[in-house]
Amino acid sequence: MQPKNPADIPKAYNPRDAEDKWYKYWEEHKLYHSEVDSSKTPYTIVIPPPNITGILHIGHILNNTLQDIYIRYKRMKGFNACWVPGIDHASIATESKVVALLKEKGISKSEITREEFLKHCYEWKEKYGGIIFQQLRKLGVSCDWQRERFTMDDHYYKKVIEAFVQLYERGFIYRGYRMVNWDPASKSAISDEEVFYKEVKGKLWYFKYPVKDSKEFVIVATTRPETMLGDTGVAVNPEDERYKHLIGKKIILPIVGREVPLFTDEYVDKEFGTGAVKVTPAHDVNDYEMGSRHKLEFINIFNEDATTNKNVPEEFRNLDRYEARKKVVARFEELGLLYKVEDYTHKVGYSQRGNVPIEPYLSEQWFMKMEELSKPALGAVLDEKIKFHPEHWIKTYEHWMTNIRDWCISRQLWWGHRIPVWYNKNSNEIYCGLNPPKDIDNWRQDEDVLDTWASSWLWAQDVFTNERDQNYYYPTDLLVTAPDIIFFWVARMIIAGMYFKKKIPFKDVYFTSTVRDTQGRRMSKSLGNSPDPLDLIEEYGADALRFAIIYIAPLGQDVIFSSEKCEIGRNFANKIWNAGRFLLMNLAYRLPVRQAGAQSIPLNPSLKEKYIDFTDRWIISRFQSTLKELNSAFDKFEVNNASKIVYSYVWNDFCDWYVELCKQRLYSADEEVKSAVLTRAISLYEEMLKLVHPFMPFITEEIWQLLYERKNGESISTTLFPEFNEKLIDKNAEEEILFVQEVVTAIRNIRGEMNLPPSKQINVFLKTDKVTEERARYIKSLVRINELKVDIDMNKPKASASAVVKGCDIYIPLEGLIDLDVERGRIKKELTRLSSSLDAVKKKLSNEGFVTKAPPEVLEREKNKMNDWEKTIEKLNQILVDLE
RNA sequence: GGGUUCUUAGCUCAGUUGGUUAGAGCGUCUGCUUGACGUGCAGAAGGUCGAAAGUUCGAAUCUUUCAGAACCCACCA
Repeated sequence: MQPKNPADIPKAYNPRDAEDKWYKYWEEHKLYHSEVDSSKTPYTIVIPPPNITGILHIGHILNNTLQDIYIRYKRMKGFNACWVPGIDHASIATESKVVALLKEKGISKSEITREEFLKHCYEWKEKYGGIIFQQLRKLGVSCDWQRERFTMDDHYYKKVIEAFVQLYERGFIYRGYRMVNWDPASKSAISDEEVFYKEVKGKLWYFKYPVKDSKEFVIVATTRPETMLGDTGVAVNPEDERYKHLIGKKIILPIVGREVPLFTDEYVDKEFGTGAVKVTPAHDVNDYEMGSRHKLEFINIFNEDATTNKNVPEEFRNLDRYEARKKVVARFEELGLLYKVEDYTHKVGYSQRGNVPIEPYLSEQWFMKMEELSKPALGAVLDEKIKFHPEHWIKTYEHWMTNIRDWCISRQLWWGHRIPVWYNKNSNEIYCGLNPPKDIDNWRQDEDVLDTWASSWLWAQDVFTNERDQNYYYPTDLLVTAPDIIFFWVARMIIAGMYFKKKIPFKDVYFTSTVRDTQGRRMSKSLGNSPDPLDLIEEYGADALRFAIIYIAPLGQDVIFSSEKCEIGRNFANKIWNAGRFLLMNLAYRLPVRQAGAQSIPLNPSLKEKYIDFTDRWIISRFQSTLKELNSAFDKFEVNNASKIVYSYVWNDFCDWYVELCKQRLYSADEEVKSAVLTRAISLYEEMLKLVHPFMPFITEEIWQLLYERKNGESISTTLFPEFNEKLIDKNAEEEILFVQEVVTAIRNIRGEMNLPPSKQINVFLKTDKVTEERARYIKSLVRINELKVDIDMNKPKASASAVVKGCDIYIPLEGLIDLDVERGRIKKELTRLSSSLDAVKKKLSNEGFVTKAPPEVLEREKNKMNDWEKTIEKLNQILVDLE
């Protein structure tokens, strides 16, 4: 890299110049490619694979920034960092998109063969599957692109099938005719987890069912009138006196004319509705249970698309379920059997993908027995072999795992991993295996594919395609994911890891926050409240976006995001940029001779030790404390806190104080001092950049490359993170600076409140023996004053403003400038504040209980406080008297 | 119905095992063309920590009750 002429460094950081350039550089030099290296400890993350239908949204930004921060941090800590990217075929989501696309072209899925359809799917994948990774590159993610995987890669496909075969052979997978959640849109079963419940304003219809051989009616209430066409019974509670005389009698089902029994079941709630329930065993989960208990007939009245089938009276056939509903209600009305209709709000299960109400539906499906499989997986989390962050998700996980039900893993779709089961055409024989049976002509393969999650549950283990890699990188270290897929994915990956590998799949799981808009609503496409991350990157820069979202995203809580929040990051980037710019502008050897003015200073590391003072020791000490806090925050997965630690060090310590303190010496006459100060400042700045780098990779790389001559292929991202060194913590220097800061702030405060602009020359007198000449020089340069006089024996000059800091009296003579009323007001205000504090501490110290029970150091501290304040109050009172 | 989380400055949030005068960012007000930065600098205002009771020498922090918000799970026809 050619060093840049500092005169050319723009006043504001321009992300567009830096970002694409450095990403290309990193990728070209394969800086983030990892190979097995037994001399290094691996640190592995597998990306939650985005759907091939997915495009980048704000949630991805949070999730991937977090992963990148950890992978960059660990890489710099000397680990063999490996972040495996990849993509999920997303069976049902992709299939429904492809079906829709084909429909636009006038092609119906039912008209084409399975092979043709899959061809369209692969075309889709080629076209759209890579987009999200191009977008993620904009964010600066340091993935190992040589390891990019896809859940339908040959290797991965085989592993998914192997897992099925193994579980089948060991009896964990079975086929059964069961009631499942049926999605009429995709005409497939879905798992319980893919159903979400929406509150719907509906009606409750009350129907009169005639009792056979009687003039009585039994009134039943229902939210789904059309299902009455499949009713095969009416149930009441055995304790219900109202119906006791009718038990055992038959009901004549209106419209249909079927005779169905009236029976009793504990399930029925006497209090709800009329206390009588129509029972449709084939179309309701609870009715299914009752139907089984009482051996009722199961009549399926729907086709796969939830239209009515041949099992209903002819005039009701081939109707959409809502059409059928209207017609049934109308008929009841005609028959005079509609008792009443009430408004009723209830929850209806919807399919996550199709967004249509699901239908409880009886069909032949494949299931996985979960109870036994889930036990080791629950143990791994309860024993903290796998740690959740935040921890409270353990309870949610435990609840699900202990109430786990069998998993419906078959889907009536084509896009995905086809179930490796063949049925003999000539017998009842079933074959399950990795390879098709040899006499394939005699066999017919199961048409179904596996639930997407029954493939991605192997992600953590099978993205590694050979033994050597797997043994080295697995178990992975960290999984960063959204809590809404804790059951879908996290739990099942743990189950798979514990079962197939006998090892946990990852050590830590970080559950990200939900990103919401300023009104607290979830970011969503349909609401249009989700800013496009690419626009944000364009406007503010990737670093700004990364930093901002981390800065506002506390562990375990929702994030309230809006575009303007990126200003935090942009301003921070600019601050870092300008601190670097300032240092570079002082650097001589980069400047052409004609521009090398009085401020140009050569670097000379050998002088650093010779010229070191308390300000240097202070910033070095602060850097070390920052480093310690930062490491600890990372260890605890408090990334948001980590960002604040870095932010405050850079802005408050380094820029606001250290750079300002350095100016005094940088503008001095001594060339050696200047050289020493700049050399140190630049080296501290470089170390600081490393702390920032995991959060803001682009800007830190850009400036790092400008600081010194760098070789081609060198990068800040592959340098070592600073090591914490306890010995460099310097409490004395910190106390000295604190004193200087307080004096400076007190003087500035007086200036502000007395309305004295910096252009107005003032003098400051300090009555103290605590201010050495060295300190005085710094104080003077920081408050821009004319003369600073220090003397323990001085008298307060007349007509001056005053303050007291740690026993040091500060006087600012303001003959002719001072408004004595304002000054008295200031002092009185300070006195009031201090007196109330003093009263509180005195009260504490006169409390017998406190004095005897409080720990000695607390007692000591309170006593010191009291003494300090008493002295200060005394001095301020004297000052007040002098002002009269 | 069961569970989880939250309630601290106008807004968004920190606040470790109870112990300095409860902090930060944004916003607000005042001043500033200070040889890095106005995407900046300096200063200031602003909070009875959701309510009540309790434990304690001491509570934003622990306990209980109550009020409110969000989310997850189950689910009544």
